[in-house]
Amino acid sequence: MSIGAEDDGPQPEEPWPPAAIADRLGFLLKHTQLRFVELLESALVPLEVDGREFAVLTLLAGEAPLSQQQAARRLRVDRTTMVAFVDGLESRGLVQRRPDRRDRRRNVVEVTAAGRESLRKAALVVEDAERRFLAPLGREGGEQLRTALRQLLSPAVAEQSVAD
Amino acid sequence: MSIGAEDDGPQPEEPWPPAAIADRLGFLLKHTQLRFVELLESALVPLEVDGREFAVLTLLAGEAPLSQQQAARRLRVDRTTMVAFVDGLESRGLVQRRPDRRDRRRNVVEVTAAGRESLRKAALVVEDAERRFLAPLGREGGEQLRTALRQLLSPAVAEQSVAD
DNA sequence: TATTGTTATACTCTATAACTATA
DNA sequence: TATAGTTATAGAGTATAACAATA
Repeated sequence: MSIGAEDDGPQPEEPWPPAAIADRLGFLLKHTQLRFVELLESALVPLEVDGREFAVLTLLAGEAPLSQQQAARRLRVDRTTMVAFVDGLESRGLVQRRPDRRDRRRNVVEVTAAGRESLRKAALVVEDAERRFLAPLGREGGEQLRTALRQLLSPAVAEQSVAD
Repeated sequence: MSIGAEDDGPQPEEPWPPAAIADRLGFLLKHTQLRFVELLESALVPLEVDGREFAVLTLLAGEAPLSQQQAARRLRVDRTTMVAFVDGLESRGLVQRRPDRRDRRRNVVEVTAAGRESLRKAALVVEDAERRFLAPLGREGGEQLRTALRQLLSPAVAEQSVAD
């Protein structure tokens, strides 16, 4: 623990975020996302679902019945990934596969009563985590951030950015 | 491609982002980050470095000489990950390991002249990518977003959030 | 011939454990 | 005894390829 014969002087204290990259958008987005996920997952530990499962449940409960691939496309995950999500949720009785009568290749995935109850509880935890995370920005700042991110994600923007 | 005997009616067009989760902060942060990384990496393809190497070079060039572990801690990556980064950059002559005279366990990692030149070119590409990505928010909106993200990442906030 | 769900497989990124040389 | 760098290894998370059932 002691310092050698030649002292380096006071340590520069490892500033964080490092000044040289603290303004790079990639760095800011990556670490903001990482930090929020940590906060969210630790808040969800006592519950039955994690953050990604919460998103799946929210999507499946919120719209007209969806097939696995429809859900996968809307969450921007691979269909093989969706198989694993539905496997996990179904094994805990939170969703149920039902063959689509009109197209028997498809499974319609329905959220069960237990699933809706888990979702309801998780939503409270998620909303609280978001509130705490955004608190430093004030109420207005938090909403501005959400609006800005939604703008960046809107499809029109996507086409335009890629097209350039 | 044709539709079966029983028509489902007009497809609901797979709205994106899906309304049910379009306001969830985790979803917004994740997909904004993903989309920016895609834009950035495709812009960096013609260059000698990718986005993560750009961050390493920027950090190493911007501050007093750093050891591998100091760099790793500041970028929040594992020291074993930093070994791989330095291996890759050194094999292309962009950085150079030099044993620290005062503590011979350490490698000081120096950016070479070639590394600084690659960094200079990459910085132009990165800044242009950021500008294009943030364009939909206007000049002021882009700066507001950066400021908000910086606020969420500042250490004081971290302690406070975790402590709650 | 194309699509849905599925499985097996591979690849990337990151983290853990153990080793060496230095302190 | 502890730390810096390294290697080998294992674990997420995700994507690709191939297959059966259905359209």
